[in-house]
Amino acid sequence: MSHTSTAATGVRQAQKLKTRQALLDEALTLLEEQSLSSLGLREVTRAVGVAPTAFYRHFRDTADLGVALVEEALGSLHGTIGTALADEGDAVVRIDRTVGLIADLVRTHPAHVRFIARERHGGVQPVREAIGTQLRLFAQEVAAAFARQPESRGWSEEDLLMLAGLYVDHMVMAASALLEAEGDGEHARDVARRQLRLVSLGRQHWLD
Amino acid sequence: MSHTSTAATGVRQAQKLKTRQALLDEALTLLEEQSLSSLGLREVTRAVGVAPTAFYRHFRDTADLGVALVEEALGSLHGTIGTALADEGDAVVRIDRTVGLIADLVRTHPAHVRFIARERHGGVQPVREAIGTQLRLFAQEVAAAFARQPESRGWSEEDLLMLAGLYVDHMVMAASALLEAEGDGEHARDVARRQLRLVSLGRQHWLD
DNA sequence: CCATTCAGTAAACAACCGTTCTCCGGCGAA
DNA sequence: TTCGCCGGAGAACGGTTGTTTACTGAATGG
Repeated sequence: MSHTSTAATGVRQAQKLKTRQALLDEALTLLEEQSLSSLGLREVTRAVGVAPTAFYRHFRDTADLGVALVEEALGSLHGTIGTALADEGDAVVRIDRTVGLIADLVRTHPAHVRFIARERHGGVQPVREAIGTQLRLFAQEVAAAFARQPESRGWSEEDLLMLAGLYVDHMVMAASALLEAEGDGEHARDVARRQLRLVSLGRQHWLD
Repeated sequence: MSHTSTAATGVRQAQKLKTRQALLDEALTLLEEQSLSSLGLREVTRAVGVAPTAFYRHFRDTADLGVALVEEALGSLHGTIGTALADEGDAVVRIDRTVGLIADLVRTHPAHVRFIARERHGGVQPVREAIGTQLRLFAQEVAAAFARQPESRGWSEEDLLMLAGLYVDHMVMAASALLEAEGDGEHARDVARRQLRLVSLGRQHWLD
């Protein structure tokens, strides 16, 4: 009874992953009120309730932890965007769906969103690069989704990437604006929708 | 010979302003490789070559210094944008002029640009708010400049602000992209131009 | 000329930091 | 059952941090 599918239970490894996750969680909480470059190793372990030296069993330093946080925040998001932009619905419906997706993300994972917006231009180089790589990958996915739409007939690949970059940038901007907005952020959502609609209009008349 | 115009020489106050400026300059240099929330008071005074306690003669803490840096970076920029967007030239010329203005700003004041992009969503609340206020003010100026253009006939004030926000956001984005770009950043400038051109196209067809 | 203001100095404070080294004790495999 | 592995604990290190208190000496204004 110890060969469920791929690997054994691993009581040892399970506990290790549990502490690692606790470190990531507490770090993310602490990062709501400061930047990564000022986050202390001891600060995190104290919040978890573990010895400072235990930190080294999981991460080299706080920058390394930051890179892991980037993957946690953006890694599990890759299919989602294509789904919102793909097939069914006209332009307006797709935009509403996209903004709704962003609003959901902000509501369910506010700390992750704040972390990405904050560290995208932050003071820790490896984390900046990790976020840049992930967002560039997102832009490529968005461009691929655009390429499958009939509105993109005649578009060069360069222009598609340019448009996708515009989209990704403003999705991050809209998410950050929704974070700062008090209340339900209805006005912020409305502004984001109109901005995307304006971009969509520009897209329709690009080939003139 | 001591009544030139408004105030006396002020050897005393002149020296004070000189050290204050040195503190701001060295802080800005140190902030190229870290965020404000990790910038230490002693770190700055050491770089200037002054006692740590002298810091308190000019700023309450590093956050206060950060707010002063915001004003230094964005305060002396208010007329410039309206000039680039105003009167003469068609849409394409205005866009080229705007991107050129951003490129000049990045070339002449790279540290200021980096600071604004980094701390806009950074971990220090008063600085975040100061940047937010300044950028909102910029958006209002841009909206006012747009309102003076014939293309804006029939636009609501809300929509003008929405468009101006889109512009300001992407000017910051373009500036940051130019910073990260190696070489002369010709590709980054080209992308910024095409993105603004697409937004401009959407603007022309907004009232349909 | 003399009293006052005040930018900058010097020393000391407790608190905190990242990192190293040594040790413990339970899990995992033979 | 035995033995090696390894996640975590504990203590100690040299160094840095923000802040306070008391002091100096030159520019200032009557």
